[in-house]
Amino acid sequence: MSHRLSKTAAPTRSDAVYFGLRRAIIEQALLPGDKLTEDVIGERFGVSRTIVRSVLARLNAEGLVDLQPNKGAAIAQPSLAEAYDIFEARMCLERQVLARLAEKVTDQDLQLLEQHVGLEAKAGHQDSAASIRLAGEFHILLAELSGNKVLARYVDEVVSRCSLILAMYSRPHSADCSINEHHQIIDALRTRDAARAINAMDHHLQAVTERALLSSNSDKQRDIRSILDRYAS
Amino acid sequence: MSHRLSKTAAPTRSDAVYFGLRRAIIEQALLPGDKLTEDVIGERFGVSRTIVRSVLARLNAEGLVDLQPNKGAAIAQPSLAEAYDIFEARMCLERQVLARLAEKVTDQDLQLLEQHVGLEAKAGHQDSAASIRLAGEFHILLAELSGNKVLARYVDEVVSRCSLILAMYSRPHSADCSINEHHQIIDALRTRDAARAINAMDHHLQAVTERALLSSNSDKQRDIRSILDRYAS
DNA sequence: GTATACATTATTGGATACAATACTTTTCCG
DNA sequence: CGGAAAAGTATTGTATCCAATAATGTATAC
Repeated sequence: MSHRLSKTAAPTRSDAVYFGLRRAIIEQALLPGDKLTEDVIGERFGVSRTIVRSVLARLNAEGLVDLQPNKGAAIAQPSLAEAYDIFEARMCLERQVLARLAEKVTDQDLQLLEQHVGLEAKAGHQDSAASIRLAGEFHILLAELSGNKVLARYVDEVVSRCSLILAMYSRPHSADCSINEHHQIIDALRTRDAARAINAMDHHLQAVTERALLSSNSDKQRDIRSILDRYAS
Repeated sequence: MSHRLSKTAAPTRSDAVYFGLRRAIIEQALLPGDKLTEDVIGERFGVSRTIVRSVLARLNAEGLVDLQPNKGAAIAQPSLAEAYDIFEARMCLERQVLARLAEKVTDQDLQLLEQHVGLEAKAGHQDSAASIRLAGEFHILLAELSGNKVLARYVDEVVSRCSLILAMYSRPHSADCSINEHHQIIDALRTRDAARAINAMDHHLQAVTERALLSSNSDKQRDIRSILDRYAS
């Protein structure tokens, strides 16, 4: 999926914490506003604060956590204005991805995409957490297949941040509609029809955006210890 | 200009090192391939390795430095393939910026842009370092005026990385042509003509891209100590 | 003279310790 | 009681220390 490690670099312990936290955020196990105390995370993942700090800085750079000096880290709470900015950037980036893919997509690529949507269908209603994650990863996979590493990284980022936005402003995720729309995008790519693919993507993202209706989350302090344990494997 | 600190957050010592190094890279005082030893940087900036490490990680995330485990950091040396990816993403992002700006640009914005090109003209041929930096900052300013923080951050990143690309593959920077082309973009925005602005930008970036002809830099180890001193203020 | 094995040095990775700051609770006075 | 000041606690910021790894230099065998 995303963030595959390069061939030479062995996965470091820092990566384990990074991917663990990231997944917890994207699957909405950790919610916007949750406080991320360095000691707590370090303890759960079995590493020192040094590692945790670097991971938090990394997540902060990606916009997933908010980092205030002397106050610590918390899962980011994107405002509606930020949400709009993110959606605009995402639209712009994903269009470019599709334009590029329509030119160079291979049968193998298409097969991979189909396979991924298969996974989404499988997760379906049962595993809500995986369902949310897979829906995002479909877009990340598209970006990676485009072959442009820079676009891929940016798409990865905006898609992740969209998880946050949905967690803040949207009702529970429904898997079915995404799958349908993802199929339409694949179909358009199969015929190398960039315009149709982009159109399908526009409608898809529009649908996602519209699902975002203001609904403030309770902001009482949650204990994230038990949650972290599930992601520290 | 870019990376303005939020109102509440005081500039930390980490920021000082970050902006110092960043400027040294963008002004091409530090060149692609230069080794960045933690001790050396820490000594010059008067901070411990802890700070330096976090800064190097940040610059790595932005693609300005290469960071290999157990081997240390060096100014990134983007390959031609990466250069192409960066230019493609940059084109895509800056088009969106102009599309947005053409709708909402104010007279005050235009004045600010004119003023900036004035600075570029002033730096002119005399201060080559500042000239390079200012040419990039024009684009960053455009992105900031668009009002979309996400786009602004991404533009900032790709523009910075373009400095690296030019350092690797291009002949010395000529200020004049940039200024001329920047004026054309402002003119198009003044008439709210998005299409013409985008066209001007396309030609501008095309010109920059074409100036990038392969020319390997000598890769003997340089002593960066004296260079760092100039940026540690 | 070249190449390989070994010793030495330089540099990074990470944990810990201490200082600085923010947060919480208690105490004291009106 | 209510609120301000103060003491205590929790958490972050940074320097330093030690271990692990890579880079370098040296000697020895062929």
